[in-house]
Amino acid sequence: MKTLAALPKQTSAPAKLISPSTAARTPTRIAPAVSTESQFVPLIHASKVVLHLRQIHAQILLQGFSWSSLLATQLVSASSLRNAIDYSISVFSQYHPKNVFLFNALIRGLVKNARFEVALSHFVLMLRSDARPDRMTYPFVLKSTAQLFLRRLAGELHCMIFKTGVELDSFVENSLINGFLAAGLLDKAKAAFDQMPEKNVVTWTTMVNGFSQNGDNEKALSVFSRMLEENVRPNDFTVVSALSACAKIGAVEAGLRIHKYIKDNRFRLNAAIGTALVDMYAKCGNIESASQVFSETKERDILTWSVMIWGWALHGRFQQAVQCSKQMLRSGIKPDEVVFLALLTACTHAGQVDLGLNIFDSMRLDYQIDPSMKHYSLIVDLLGRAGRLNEALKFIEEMPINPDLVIWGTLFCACRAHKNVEIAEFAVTKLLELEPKHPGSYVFLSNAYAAVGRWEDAERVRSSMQDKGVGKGPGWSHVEVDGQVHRFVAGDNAHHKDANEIHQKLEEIMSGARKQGYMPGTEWVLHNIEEEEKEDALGSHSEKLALAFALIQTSPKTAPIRIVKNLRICGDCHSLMKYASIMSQREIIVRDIKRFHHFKDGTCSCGDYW
DNA sequence: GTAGGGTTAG
Repeated sequence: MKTLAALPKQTSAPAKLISPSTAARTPTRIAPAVSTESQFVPLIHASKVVLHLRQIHAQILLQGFSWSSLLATQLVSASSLRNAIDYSISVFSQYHPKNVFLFNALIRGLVKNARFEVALSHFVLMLRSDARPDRMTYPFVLKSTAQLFLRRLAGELHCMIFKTGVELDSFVENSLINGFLAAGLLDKAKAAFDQMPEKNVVTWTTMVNGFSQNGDNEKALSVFSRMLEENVRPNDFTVVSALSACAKIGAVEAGLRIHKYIKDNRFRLNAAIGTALVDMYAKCGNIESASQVFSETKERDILTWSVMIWGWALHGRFQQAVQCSKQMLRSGIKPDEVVFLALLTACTHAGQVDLGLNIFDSMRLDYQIDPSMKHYSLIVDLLGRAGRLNEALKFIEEMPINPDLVIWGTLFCACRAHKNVEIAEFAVTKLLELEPKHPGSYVFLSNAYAAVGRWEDAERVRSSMQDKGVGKGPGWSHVEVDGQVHRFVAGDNAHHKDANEIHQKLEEIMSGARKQGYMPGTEWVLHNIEEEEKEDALGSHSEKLALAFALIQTSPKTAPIRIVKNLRICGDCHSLMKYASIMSQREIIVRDIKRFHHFKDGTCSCGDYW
């Protein structure tokens, strides 16, 4: 065994600026004898744990090598990759002067450890120092701005790169595009993309993903198609992004094509691709295919399980959701907070109150997961729907975090459904207290005012909502016909080329339904938050337009009609869909913001409980 | 003369 005594004598100037207290206490025998500083580099690379790095650090000092920026950089880099970012920062702060390598190593390490603000603050330090950022610096800085959605900074970095003449390589350019997309600067992203001479697979993937993140999933899918036309080979990242775009808008035909592409091109069904496929099928209403792909996916991580459990929950398949989570436990994966959200959602939709409460307790006691506001609001919903309002109130009062507007709103809706004026009024008072802090939740508040007869206040809230432009946005529905996604907006089909025909068809459906007992009207539902505006003629709700369009465009014996809606389906549309499923003898699948409704032979899979 | 890199799913 080599010891320090066997190592060569000091040959260079003593170490500077390292305090021994930061080095390990027993710096013996870690490394073989070395005679030059560069020989430490492979030792640093080979170190598996931070303790070894600390020992090497100490040995460098004891041997009296000049403490070079090379070694400092290597230590910063190696420790940041071994989850010891605080040690990286301490090494960084001890070495002077700091050059571009050292800054880059630290910024990279901070980004890898998701410390984006700190990364940016070190970038600012860098600008104030003598070290000039180079083409290695910008990708990480841009990643930080992207993660933090910093709009202005993305533009400023763009200018800085041009002003300082940093070499533009594909890494810098792709990062710039991603920075623009993350900041919502679609035009800038598109301009940068269009003028890029050599777009690689990452460039294309960034665009697909970026459009999808910005809610323009149709555009994301068209970019993906263009990429194939230009013979750029997608990689795993690309197909996952494209599948995610399909999932968001329920584009099952596009999703099927991508699945076929994956099979034809022999992509390995790894956890990422398997998960994306399961998610796509589940969110497109095809839960059986989701389940099929899930069983074919042998490599599963927690995301794979959680999208499957979510899928069952969304489709109201409570038993399978529970089954699936048990199977997950048996396979040795511990549930996280999202899995619990999925399970609690499944309980809520199935009216399984006591089981839901047990699951909630188990989450805290058996898995040490602190419930988030979302978990709490699911429990309030669970109790509230079942009419256990006093329990719900008690539960809220005992919550360890301050209940937000959603919590009180959920309680309020439950009270209204179960006609408990007393607790409803209490919930409204709480909503009022919270009003100034929640500019985004005016609809809720306005409903609350209306419910207690304060019409002027209701109107005031509604108009201030319009002034501030924080409206919930128009309700829309999608329906896919022959792989094309068609979007309908509530009360506005005038611009559609088939407007007359759609209107006629809708009339036909409604009069047919009336003969069978359909009563137009705002049927009572538990939650009418985010329903489309009542004052819109019911006949023009976007899902009805989509239904009429799909009935015109597709032949009777084909696949189910799948409609995706951005808000909750209203009671009237829900009722009409049931009649429409009888008259057309078609299966109609509606995905609203909360769950799936499978209408068949006059009934809905949600059992009218939603 | 110079160590180091960008995109994905609930």
